[in-house]
Amino acid sequence: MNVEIARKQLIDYIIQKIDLTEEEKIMVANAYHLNPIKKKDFFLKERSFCTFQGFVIRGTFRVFYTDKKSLEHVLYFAFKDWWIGDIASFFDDNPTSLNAQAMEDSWILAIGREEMEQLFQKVPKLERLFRIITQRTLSVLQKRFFLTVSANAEERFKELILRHPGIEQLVPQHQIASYLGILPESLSRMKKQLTDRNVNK
Amino acid sequence: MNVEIARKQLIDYIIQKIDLTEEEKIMVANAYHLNPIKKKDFFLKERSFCTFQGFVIRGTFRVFYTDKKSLEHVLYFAFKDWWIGDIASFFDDNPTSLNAQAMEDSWILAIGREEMEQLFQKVPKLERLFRIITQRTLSVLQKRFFLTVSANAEERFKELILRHPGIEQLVPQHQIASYLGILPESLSRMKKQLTDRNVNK
DNA sequence: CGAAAATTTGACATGACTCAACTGGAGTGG
DNA sequence: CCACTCCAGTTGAGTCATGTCAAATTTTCG
Repeated sequence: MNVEIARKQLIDYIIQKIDLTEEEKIMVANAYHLNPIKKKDFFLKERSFCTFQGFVIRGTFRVFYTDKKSLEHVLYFAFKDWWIGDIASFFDDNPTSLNAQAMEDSWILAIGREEMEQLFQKVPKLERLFRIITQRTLSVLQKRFFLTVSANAEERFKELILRHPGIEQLVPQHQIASYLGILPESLSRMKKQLTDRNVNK
Repeated sequence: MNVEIARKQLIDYIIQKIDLTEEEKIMVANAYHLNPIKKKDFFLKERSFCTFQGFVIRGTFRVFYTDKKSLEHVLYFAFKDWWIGDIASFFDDNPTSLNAQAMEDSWILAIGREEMEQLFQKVPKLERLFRIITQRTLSVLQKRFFLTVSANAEERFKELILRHPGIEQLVPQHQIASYLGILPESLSRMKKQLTDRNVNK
Protein backbone atom coordinates (compact mmCIF):
# COMPACT_ATOMS: atom_id res chain seq x y z
CA MET A 1 0.00 0.00 0.00
CA ASN A 2 1.30 3.34 -1.10
CA VAL A 3 0.61 6.64 0.59
CA GLU A 4 -0.27 8.45 -2.64
CA ILE A 5 -2.93 5.94 -3.55
CA ALA A 6 -4.30 6.05 -0.02
CA ARG A 7 -4.49 9.83 -0.04
CA LYS A 8 -6.23 9.76 -3.39
CA GLN A 9 -8.81 7.41 -1.92
CA LEU A 10 -9.41 9.83 0.95
CA ILE A 11 -9.76 12.83 -1.34
CA ASP A 12 -12.14 10.93 -3.61
CA TYR A 13 -14.25 10.22 -0.56
CA ILE A 14 -14.17 13.81 0.69
CA ILE A 15 -15.12 15.44 -2.59
CA GLN A 16 -18.30 13.38 -2.63
CA LYS A 17 -19.33 15.42 0.40
CA ILE A 18 -17.85 18.89 -0.09
CA ASP A 19 -16.04 20.74 -2.87
CA LEU A 20 -12.32 21.29 -2.59
CA THR A 21 -9.93 23.29 -4.79
CA GLU A 22 -6.82 21.51 -6.05
CA GLU A 23 -4.78 23.40 -3.51
CA GLU A 24 -7.05 22.37 -0.69
CA LYS A 25 -6.95 18.76 -1.81
CA ILE A 26 -3.19 18.80 -1.49
CA MET A 27 -3.27 20.39 1.94
CA VAL A 28 -5.79 17.88 3.19
CA ALA A 29 -4.03 14.90 1.63
CA ASN A 30 -0.66 15.84 3.09
CA ALA A 31 -2.02 16.27 6.58
CA TYR A 32 -2.81 12.56 6.75
CA HIS A 33 -0.20 9.87 7.16
CA LEU A 34 -0.48 6.21 6.35
CA ASN A 35 -0.38 3.64 9.15
CA PRO A 36 -0.17 -0.09 8.52
CA ILE A 37 -1.93 -1.97 11.30
CA LYS A 38 -1.21 -5.66 11.65
CA LYS A 39 -3.96 -8.09 12.43
CA LYS A 40 -4.90 -7.94 16.14
CA ASP A 41 -3.03 -4.67 16.65
CA PHE A 42 -4.86 -1.64 17.93
CA PHE A 43 -5.39 1.69 16.25
CA LEU A 44 -7.21 2.98 19.33
CA LYS A 45 -6.70 1.66 22.83
CA GLU A 46 -8.95 2.57 25.75
CA ARG A 47 -7.55 4.80 28.49
CA SER A 48 -5.05 6.11 25.97
CA PHE A 49 -4.69 9.82 25.31
CA CYS A 50 -2.94 9.36 22.02
CA THR A 51 -5.98 9.97 19.86
CA PHE A 52 -6.12 10.11 16.14
CA GLN A 53 -8.88 10.30 13.66
CA GLY A 54 -8.51 7.49 11.17
CA PHE A 55 -9.87 6.71 7.74
CA VAL A 56 -9.76 3.05 6.77
CA ILE A 57 -7.99 2.49 3.45
CA ARG A 58 -7.96 -1.31 3.49
CA GLY A 59 -8.94 -3.90 6.04
CA THR A 60 -11.48 -4.46 8.80
CA PHE A 61 -11.65 -3.21 12.36
CA ARG A 62 -13.86 -3.87 15.27
CA VAL A 63 -14.53 -0.88 17.47
CA PHE A 64 -15.50 -1.88 20.98
CA TYR A 65 -15.40 -0.91 24.61
CA THR A 66 -14.93 -2.98 27.73
CA ASP A 67 -17.46 -2.82 30.54
CA LYS A 68 -17.01 -3.16 34.30
CA LYS A 69 -17.29 -6.94 34.09
CA SER A 70 -14.57 -7.00 31.43
CA LEU A 71 -17.01 -7.91 28.73
CA GLU A 72 -16.35 -6.41 25.31
CA HIS A 73 -19.15 -4.67 23.43
CA VAL A 74 -18.74 -4.01 19.74
CA LEU A 75 -19.98 -0.58 18.74
CA TYR A 76 -19.40 -1.11 15.05
CA PHE A 77 -17.26 -2.83 12.48
CA ALA A 78 -15.28 -0.55 10.20
CA PHE A 79 -14.37 -1.35 6.62
CA LYS A 80 -12.84 0.52 3.68
CA ASP A 81 -13.79 4.20 3.65
CA TRP A 82 -15.05 4.26 7.22
CA TRP A 83 -13.88 6.67 9.87
CA ILE A 84 -12.51 5.48 13.18
CA GLY A 85 -12.00 7.57 16.23
CA ASP A 86 -13.43 8.70 19.49
CA ILE A 87 -14.50 12.20 18.65
CA ALA A 88 -15.19 13.15 22.23
CA SER A 89 -11.73 12.10 23.27
CA PHE A 90 -10.14 13.58 20.17
CA PHE A 91 -11.49 17.08 20.60
CA ASP A 92 -11.89 17.30 24.35
CA ASP A 93 -8.59 15.73 25.28
CA ASN A 94 -9.76 13.08 27.70
CA PRO A 95 -8.86 9.39 27.61
CA THR A 96 -10.91 7.37 25.22
CA SER A 97 -13.01 4.42 26.23
CA LEU A 98 -12.93 2.90 22.77
CA ASN A 99 -10.72 0.27 21.22
CA ALA A 100 -10.22 -0.25 17.52
CA GLN A 101 -8.56 -3.52 16.67
CA ALA A 102 -7.59 -4.72 13.22
CA MET A 103 -9.23 -8.01 12.30
CA GLU A 104 -6.86 -8.48 9.37
CA ASP A 105 -3.76 -6.65 8.16
CA SER A 106 -5.05 -3.16 7.48
CA TRP A 107 -4.08 0.36 6.49
CA ILE A 108 -5.34 3.58 7.98
CA LEU A 109 -4.82 7.20 7.06
CA ALA A 110 -4.54 9.07 10.33
CA ILE A 111 -4.30 12.61 11.59
CA GLY A 112 -3.45 13.89 15.06
CA ARG A 113 -5.33 16.53 16.97
CA GLU A 114 -2.97 19.44 16.42
CA GLU A 115 -2.55 18.70 12.75
CA MET A 116 -6.33 18.59 12.53
CA GLU A 117 -6.72 22.00 14.17
CA GLN A 118 -4.12 23.47 11.81
CA LEU A 119 -5.88 21.88 8.89
CA PHE A 120 -9.21 23.34 9.99
CA GLN A 121 -7.58 26.78 9.96
CA LYS A 122 -6.13 26.28 6.51
CA VAL A 123 -9.29 24.68 5.08
CA PRO A 124 -12.29 25.92 7.08
CA LYS A 125 -14.64 24.02 4.78
CA LEU A 126 -13.57 20.92 6.62
CA GLU A 127 -15.64 22.05 9.58
CA ARG A 128 -18.59 21.45 7.33
CA LEU A 129 -17.32 18.05 6.28
CA PHE A 130 -16.85 16.91 9.84
CA ARG A 131 -20.15 18.40 10.87
CA ILE A 132 -21.80 16.29 8.17
CA ILE A 133 -19.86 13.15 9.03
CA THR A 134 -20.64 13.52 12.72
CA GLN A 135 -24.31 14.03 11.93
CA ARG A 136 -24.35 10.84 9.88
CA THR A 137 -22.65 8.97 12.66
CA LEU A 138 -25.13 10.34 15.16
CA SER A 139 -28.05 9.38 13.01
CA VAL A 140 -26.73 5.84 12.55
CA LEU A 141 -26.11 5.45 16.26
CA GLN A 142 -29.61 6.69 17.02
CA LYS A 143 -31.09 4.01 14.77
CA ARG A 144 -28.90 1.40 16.43
CA PHE A 145 -30.02 2.58 19.83
CA PHE A 146 -33.69 2.43 18.92
CA LEU A 147 -33.30 -1.04 17.49
CA THR A 148 -31.53 -2.15 20.64
CA VAL A 149 -34.30 -0.95 22.93
CA SER A 150 -37.24 -1.95 20.79
CA ALA A 151 -36.30 -5.22 19.09
CA ASN A 152 -35.22 -8.59 20.42
CA ALA A 153 -31.96 -10.29 19.54
CA GLU A 154 -33.45 -12.18 16.61
CA GLU A 155 -34.82 -9.05 14.98
CA ARG A 156 -31.53 -7.24 15.53
CA PHE A 157 -29.67 -10.13 13.98
CA LYS A 158 -31.89 -10.16 10.91
CA GLU A 159 -31.50 -6.42 10.53
CA LEU A 160 -27.73 -6.74 10.66
CA ILE A 161 -27.67 -9.46 8.00
CA LEU A 162 -29.98 -7.40 5.81
CA ARG A 163 -27.92 -4.25 6.15
CA HIS A 164 -24.62 -6.09 5.90
CA PRO A 165 -24.93 -9.17 3.72
CA GLY A 166 -21.83 -11.32 3.96
CA ILE A 167 -20.78 -10.03 7.35
CA GLU A 168 -20.88 -13.55 8.73
CA GLN A 169 -18.05 -14.46 6.39
CA LEU A 170 -15.98 -11.47 7.50
CA VAL A 171 -16.49 -11.47 11.24
CA PRO A 172 -16.39 -14.37 13.71
CA GLN A 173 -19.67 -15.24 15.30
CA HIS A 174 -18.80 -14.30 18.87
CA GLN A 175 -18.07 -10.79 17.68
CA ILE A 176 -21.38 -10.58 15.91
CA ALA A 177 -22.94 -11.64 19.21
CA SER A 178 -21.02 -8.86 20.90
CA TYR A 179 -22.35 -6.38 18.33
CA LEU A 180 -25.89 -7.63 18.93
CA GLY A 181 -25.49 -7.31 22.68
CA ILE A 182 -25.95 -11.00 23.47
CA LEU A 183 -23.65 -13.87 24.47
CA PRO A 184 -22.08 -16.18 21.88
CA GLU A 185 -24.09 -19.06 23.35
CA SER A 186 -27.31 -17.18 22.78
CA LEU A 187 -26.46 -16.38 19.18
CA SER A 188 -25.53 -19.99 18.54
CA ARG A 189 -28.87 -21.18 19.92
CA MET A 190 -30.75 -18.51 18.01
CA LYS A 191 -29.22 -19.55 14.68
CA LYS A 192 -29.97 -23.20 15.34
CA GLN A 193 -33.56 -22.27 16.06
CA LEU A 194 -33.77 -20.25 12.85
CA THR A 195 -32.49 -23.10 10.67
CA ASP A 196 -34.66 -25.64 12.52
CA ARG A 197 -37.71 -23.52 11.82
CA ASN A 198 -36.82 -23.38 8.13
CA VAL A 199 -36.21 -27.12 7.90
CA ASN A 200 -39.60 -27.89 9.45
CA LYS A 201 -41.43 -25.82 6.86
CA MET B 1 -41.75 35.46 27.28
CA ASN B 2 -40.19 38.05 25.02
CA VAL B 3 -38.26 37.30 21.85
CA GLU B 4 -35.41 39.66 22.71
CA ILE B 5 -34.76 37.98 26.02
CA ALA B 6 -34.97 34.58 24.37
CA ARG B 7 -32.48 35.57 21.68
CA LYS B 8 -30.14 36.96 24.29
CA GLN B 9 -30.29 33.62 26.07
CA LEU B 10 -29.38 31.82 22.85
CA ILE B 11 -26.48 34.14 22.10
CA ASP B 12 -25.18 33.82 25.66
CA TYR B 13 -25.20 30.09 25.17
CA ILE B 14 -23.46 30.22 21.79
CA ILE B 15 -20.65 32.52 22.83
CA GLN B 16 -19.67 30.02 25.48
CA LYS B 17 -18.71 27.73 22.60
CA ILE B 18 -17.45 30.01 19.81
CA ASP B 19 -16.61 33.70 19.44
CA LEU B 20 -19.00 35.94 17.54
CA THR B 21 -18.69 39.60 16.51
CA GLU B 22 -21.54 41.92 17.46
CA GLU B 23 -22.70 41.84 13.87
CA GLU B 24 -22.71 38.07 13.78
CA LYS B 25 -24.62 37.93 17.05
CA ILE B 26 -27.36 40.02 15.50
CA MET B 27 -27.53 37.88 12.36
CA VAL B 28 -27.74 34.69 14.37
CA ALA B 29 -30.28 36.06 16.84
CA ASN B 30 -32.58 37.33 14.10
CA ALA B 31 -32.59 34.03 12.24
CA TYR B 32 -34.38 32.37 15.15
CA HIS B 33 -38.03 32.90 15.95
CA LEU B 34 -39.81 32.28 19.21
CA ASN B 35 -42.44 29.54 19.46
CA PRO B 36 -44.67 29.07 22.46
CA ILE B 37 -45.56 25.41 22.89
CA LYS B 38 -48.47 24.54 25.14
CA LYS B 39 -48.31 21.57 27.47
CA LYS B 40 -48.84 18.30 25.54
CA ASP B 41 -48.32 20.03 22.17
CA PHE B 42 -45.59 18.84 19.83
CA PHE B 43 -42.57 20.70 18.54
CA LEU B 44 -41.58 17.70 16.44
CA LYS B 45 -43.96 15.04 15.20
CA GLU B 46 -42.84 11.79 13.61
CA ARG B 47 -43.42 11.28 9.88
CA SER B 48 -43.48 15.04 9.50
CA PHE B 49 -41.21 16.81 7.03
CA CYS B 50 -41.56 20.16 8.65
CA THR B 51 -38.32 20.04 10.54
CA PHE B 52 -36.82 22.72 12.65
CA GLN B 53 -33.89 22.92 14.95
CA GLY B 54 -35.02 24.18 18.31
CA PHE B 55 -33.36 25.64 21.37
CA VAL B 56 -35.33 25.38 24.58
CA ILE B 57 -35.78 28.75 26.28
CA ARG B 58 -38.15 27.66 29.06
CA GLY B 59 -39.94 24.42 29.80
CA THR B 60 -39.46 20.69 29.51
CA PHE B 61 -39.81 18.32 26.59
CA ARG B 62 -39.67 14.61 26.17
CA VAL B 63 -38.13 13.47 22.93
CA PHE B 64 -39.26 10.00 21.96
CA TYR B 65 -40.02 7.67 19.11
CA THR B 66 -42.72 5.07 18.63
CA ASP B 67 -41.80 1.50 17.76
CA LYS B 68 -43.64 -1.08 15.67
CA LYS B 69 -45.67 -2.19 18.67
CA SER B 70 -46.72 1.41 19.31
CA LEU B 71 -44.58 1.64 22.41
CA GLU B 72 -42.95 4.98 23.06
CA HIS B 73 -39.27 5.14 23.85
CA VAL B 74 -37.87 8.31 25.37
CA LEU B 75 -34.52 9.27 23.87
CA TYR B 76 -33.97 12.19 26.20
CA PHE B 77 -35.64 14.89 28.22
CA ALA B 78 -34.84 18.45 27.17
CA PHE B 79 -34.73 21.39 29.53
CA LYS B 80 -33.64 25.03 29.32
CA ASP B 81 -30.70 25.54 26.97
CA TRP B 82 -31.02 22.15 25.29
CA TRP B 83 -31.27 21.60 21.57
CA ILE B 84 -34.13 19.67 20.04
CA GLY B 85 -34.26 18.34 16.56
CA ASP B 86 -33.69 15.39 14.33
CA ILE B 87 -30.48 16.34 12.62
CA ALA B 88 -30.67 13.56 10.08
CA SER B 89 -34.12 14.63 9.04
CA PHE B 90 -33.26 18.28 9.20
CA PHE B 91 -30.30 18.15 6.85
CA ASP B 92 -31.18 15.22 4.65
CA ASP B 93 -34.80 16.09 4.10
CA ASN B 94 -36.47 12.86 5.06
CA PRO B 95 -39.35 12.45 7.49
CA THR B 96 -38.31 12.38 11.09
CA SER B 97 -38.99 9.48 13.40
CA LEU B 98 -38.79 11.64 16.50
CA ASN B 99 -41.43 13.38 18.55
CA ALA B 100 -40.80 16.24 20.93
CA GLN B 101 -43.69 16.94 23.23
CA ALA B 102 -43.92 19.73 25.80
CA MET B 103 -44.44 18.47 29.33
CA GLU B 104 -45.38 21.95 30.53
CA ASP B 105 -46.05 25.26 28.79
CA SER B 106 -42.74 25.96 27.07
CA TRP B 107 -40.90 28.30 24.71
CA ILE B 108 -38.54 27.35 21.92
CA LEU B 109 -36.37 29.39 19.62
CA ALA B 110 -36.56 27.68 16.25
CA ILE B 111 -34.98 27.91 12.83
CA GLY B 112 -35.99 26.26 9.56
CA ARG B 113 -33.68 24.43 7.20
CA GLU B 114 -33.36 27.12 4.56
CA GLU B 115 -32.83 29.87 7.08
CA MET B 116 -30.17 27.68 8.61
CA GLU B 117 -28.35 27.22 5.31
CA GLN B 118 -28.44 30.95 4.68
CA LEU B 119 -27.18 31.56 8.18
CA PHE B 120 -24.30 29.14 7.63
CA GLN B 121 -23.33 31.15 4.57
CA LYS B 122 -23.46 34.44 6.41
CA VAL B 123 -21.72 33.11 9.52
CA PRO B 124 -19.54 30.16 8.53
CA LYS B 125 -18.25 29.86 12.08
CA LEU B 126 -21.56 28.26 12.90
CA GLU B 127 -20.43 25.15 11.07
CA ARG B 128 -17.91 24.81 13.87
CA LEU B 129 -20.55 25.40 16.52
CA PHE B 130 -22.82 22.74 15.14
CA ARG B 131 -19.94 20.38 14.61
CA ILE B 132 -19.14 20.76 18.30
CA ILE B 133 -22.74 20.42 19.43
CA THR B 134 -23.26 17.34 17.29
CA GLN B 135 -20.07 15.82 18.68
CA ARG B 136 -21.28 16.38 22.22
CA THR B 137 -24.62 14.84 21.37
CA LEU B 138 -22.89 11.88 19.77
CA SER B 139 -20.67 11.37 22.75
CA VAL B 140 -23.62 11.51 25.15
CA LEU B 141 -25.59 9.05 23.04
CA GLN B 142 -22.62 6.71 22.91
CA LYS B 143 -22.44 6.66 26.69
CA ARG B 144 -26.18 6.04 26.87
CA PHE B 145 -25.85 3.21 24.40
CA PHE B 146 -23.02 1.57 26.33
CA LEU B 147 -24.94 1.86 29.56
CA THR B 148 -27.97 0.30 27.91
CA VAL B 149 -26.08 -2.73 26.67
CA SER B 150 -23.86 -3.28 29.69
CA ALA B 151 -25.94 -2.39 32.74
CA ASN B 152 -29.25 -3.70 34.03
CA ALA B 153 -32.28 -1.53 34.65
CA GLU B 154 -31.36 -0.86 38.27
CA GLU B 155 -27.89 0.41 37.41
CA ARG B 156 -29.30 2.56 34.62
CA PHE B 157 -31.86 4.00 37.02
CA LYS B 158 -29.22 4.87 39.59
CA GLU B 159 -27.07 6.48 36.94
CA LEU B 160 -30.00 8.62 35.80
CA ILE B 161 -30.75 9.80 39.35
CA LEU B 162 -27.09 10.57 39.90
CA ARG B 163 -26.74 12.53 36.66
CA HIS B 164 -30.13 14.22 37.01
CA PRO B 165 -31.01 14.71 40.66
CA GLY B 166 -34.59 15.81 41.05
CA ILE B 167 -35.74 14.36 37.74
CA GLU B 168 -38.31 12.27 39.58
CA GLN B 169 -40.04 15.48 40.64
CA LEU B 170 -40.07 16.79 37.07
CA VAL B 171 -41.05 13.75 35.07
CA PRO B 172 -43.77 11.16 35.74
CA GLN B 173 -42.52 7.73 36.58
CA HIS B 174 -43.84 5.93 33.53
CA GLN B 175 -41.78 8.26 31.37
CA ILE B 176 -38.69 7.58 33.39
CA ALA B 177 -39.38 3.89 32.77
CA SER B 178 -39.63 4.66 29.07
CA TYR B 179 -36.29 6.44 29.21
CA LEU B 180 -34.75 3.46 30.99
CA GLY B 181 -36.15 1.06 28.42
CA ILE B 182 -38.37 -0.87 30.81
CA LEU B 183 -42.10 -1.01 31.56
CA PRO B 184 -43.69 1.14 34.25
CA GLU B 185 -44.56 -2.02 36.20
CA SER B 186 -40.92 -3.04 36.22
CA LEU B 187 -39.76 0.35 37.46
CA SER B 188 -42.38 0.31 40.20
CA ARG B 189 -41.23 -3.12 41.37
CA MET B 190 -37.60 -2.09 41.18
CA LYS B 191 -38.15 0.98 43.35
CA LYS B 192 -40.07 -1.05 45.91
CA GLN B 193 -37.20 -3.52 46.03
CA LEU B 194 -34.69 -0.69 46.49
CA THR B 195 -36.56 0.83 49.44
CA ASP B 196 -37.24 -2.62 50.95
CA ARG B 197 -33.53 -3.35 50.85
CA ASN B 198 -32.77 -0.05 52.60
CA VAL B 199 -35.40 -0.62 55.30
CA ASN B 200 -33.98 -4.05 56.11
CA LYS B 201 -30.51 -2.65 56.70
C1' DC C 1 -0.01 -32.87 14.74
C1' DG C 2 -1.43 -30.46 18.87
C1' DA C 3 -2.79 -26.39 21.46
C1' DA C 4 -5.81 -22.73 21.70
C1' DA C 5 -9.88 -20.62 20.32
C1' DA C 6 -14.57 -20.78 18.61
C1' DT C 7 -18.80 -22.92 18.57
C1' DT C 8 -22.36 -25.94 20.17
C1' DT C 9 -25.15 -28.10 23.55
C1' DG C 10 -27.27 -28.95 28.13
C1' DA C 11 -29.39 -27.77 32.56
C1' DC C 12 -30.76 -24.29 35.20
C1' DA C 13 -31.36 -19.31 36.92
C1' DT C 14 -33.15 -14.77 36.48
C1' DG C 15 -34.60 -10.17 34.99
C1' DA C 16 -37.95 -8.18 32.71
C1' DC C 17 -42.45 -8.76 30.21
C1' DT C 18 -47.50 -9.81 30.04
C1' DC C 19 -51.95 -9.46 31.46
C1' DA C 20 -55.06 -8.53 34.81
C1' DA C 21 -56.73 -6.69 39.02
C1' DC C 22 -56.52 -3.28 42.46
C1' DT C 23 -55.39 1.32 44.76
C1' DG C 24 -55.09 6.05 45.09
C1' DG C 25 -54.99 10.72 43.70
C1' DA C 26 -56.36 14.69 40.46
C1' DG C 27 -59.63 16.84 38.20
C1' DT C 28 -64.56 17.62 36.82
C1' DG C 29 -69.33 18.37 36.98
C1' DG C 30 -73.59 18.10 39.42
C1' DC D 1 -68.48 18.93 48.62
C1' DC D 2 -69.49 14.51 47.00
C1' DA D 3 -69.58 11.13 43.26
C1' DC D 4 -67.41 9.91 39.19
C1' DT D 5 -64.00 9.20 35.95
C1' DC D 6 -59.45 8.94 34.44
C1' DC D 7 -54.81 8.09 34.73
C1' DA D 8 -50.66 6.81 37.20
C1' DG D 9 -48.87 3.67 40.04
C1' DT D 10 -48.79 -0.86 42.55
C1' DT D 11 -49.18 -5.72 43.08
C1' DG D 12 -49.64 -10.66 41.75
C1' DA D 13 -49.02 -14.93 38.99
C1' DG D 14 -47.22 -16.90 35.18
C1' DT D 15 -44.13 -16.76 30.91
C1' DC D 16 -40.23 -15.99 28.05
C1' DA D 17 -35.85 -14.36 26.34
C1' DT D 18 -31.49 -14.31 27.53
C1' DG D 19 -27.84 -15.16 30.92
C1' DT D 20 -24.82 -18.46 33.63
C1' DC D 21 -21.85 -22.13 34.13
C1' DA D 22 -19.98 -26.29 32.58
C1' DA D 23 -18.84 -29.70 29.24
C1' DA D 24 -18.38 -31.53 24.61
C1' DT D 25 -17.14 -30.74 19.88
C1' DT D 26 -15.23 -28.46 15.97
C1' DT D 27 -12.23 -25.29 13.76
C1' DT D 28 -8.16 -22.61 13.30
C1' DC D 29 -3.51 -22.04 12.97
C1' DG D 30 1.25 -22.25 14.52
